[in-house]
Amino acid sequence: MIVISYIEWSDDTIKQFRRTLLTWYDENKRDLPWRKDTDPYHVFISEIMLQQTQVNTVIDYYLKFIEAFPTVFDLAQAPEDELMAVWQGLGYYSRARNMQAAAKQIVLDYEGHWPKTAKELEQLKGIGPYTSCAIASIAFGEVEPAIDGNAFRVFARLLKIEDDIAKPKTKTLFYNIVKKIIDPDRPGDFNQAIMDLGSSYMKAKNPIIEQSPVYEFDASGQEGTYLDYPVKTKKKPPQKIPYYAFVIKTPTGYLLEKRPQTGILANFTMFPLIKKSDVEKEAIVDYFKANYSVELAHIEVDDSQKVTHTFTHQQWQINFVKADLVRFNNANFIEVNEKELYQLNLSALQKKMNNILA
DNA sequence: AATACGTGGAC
DNA sequence: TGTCCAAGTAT
Repeated sequence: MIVISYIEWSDDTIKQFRRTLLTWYDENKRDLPWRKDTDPYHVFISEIMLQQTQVNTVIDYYLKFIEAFPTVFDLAQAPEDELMAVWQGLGYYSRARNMQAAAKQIVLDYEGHWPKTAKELEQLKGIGPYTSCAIASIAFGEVEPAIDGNAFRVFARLLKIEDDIAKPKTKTLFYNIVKKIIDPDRPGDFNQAIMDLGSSYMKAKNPIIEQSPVYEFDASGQEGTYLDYPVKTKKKPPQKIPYYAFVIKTPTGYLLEKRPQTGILANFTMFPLIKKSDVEKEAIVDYFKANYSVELAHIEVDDSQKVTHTFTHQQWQINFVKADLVRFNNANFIEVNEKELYQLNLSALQKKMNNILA
């Protein structure tokens, strides 16, 4: 049996670590728009946006979002197209829908008053173990460690934790370890300090370990093995899938498809996309008529241009097919003119295709 | 437990 | 270009 072990700190070391970390944080914390106060709505919006998304990307979206929806009541009442207008381009679009569902829960179930514990917050849509602890600690001072990618990396390096962070079980181990280390007097600042540390001196690539304010506590740093941490099994590369995107001309513009309510790029209006493996070149007209009640003419497969769009788990390799619309009878398809094609709420992929055709 | 779910930046 | 990363959650 393999025994996986890690460095354990004495109570004294833990106290010194807290003091060192928070002293550094007080003098060097990043000036971010969501750090101007600890309003739970502000913390909530920023934490949802920051899921799997870099700080630099989030800043502009956050400012626009708070301007458009200043309170949880505004968000709860927002029309979906206005919500998506602000979110478009940020990715992971179910976050936006779940966020509004959570806002409705706050308004309807809690009369606008946020619950103050991680346990209650985790019951809200889109709020999981990390986000619930982040909001509870930052907005309400609950002593809960927020275990995100930064916390995994920072504590794996400091304590030489060998467990694979890709495994769900490992999150519990880190939670229990950090629960003993987190500062009970300043839990929100402690969590945010770990994140600032993890995105600067202890970032994943090109860290500056020797200059780190907590170098004296850094076991892997001192022995020069910090790049071995955290231990994480590799994900399999995205599956390559060839697609056709259909640029269907109508007398006044283009024919677009409203995508299904579930799955990738749900609800977005886009050029119809069909896997090449689902249709032979010669059978495209029949395919559209049989599956969509859309009649096409003047099919022209264009192999000269290719758009590649990589998602987390799929890479779409897209060629265009140009065609003219004869008629259609399908509520999931809509005609848009040239102007509307650029004004709709669009995914990054559709914008990429628009730019290539422009 | 394993997979679906976006995007843009860094090297 | 390929690969990995960035404040995860839902199923």
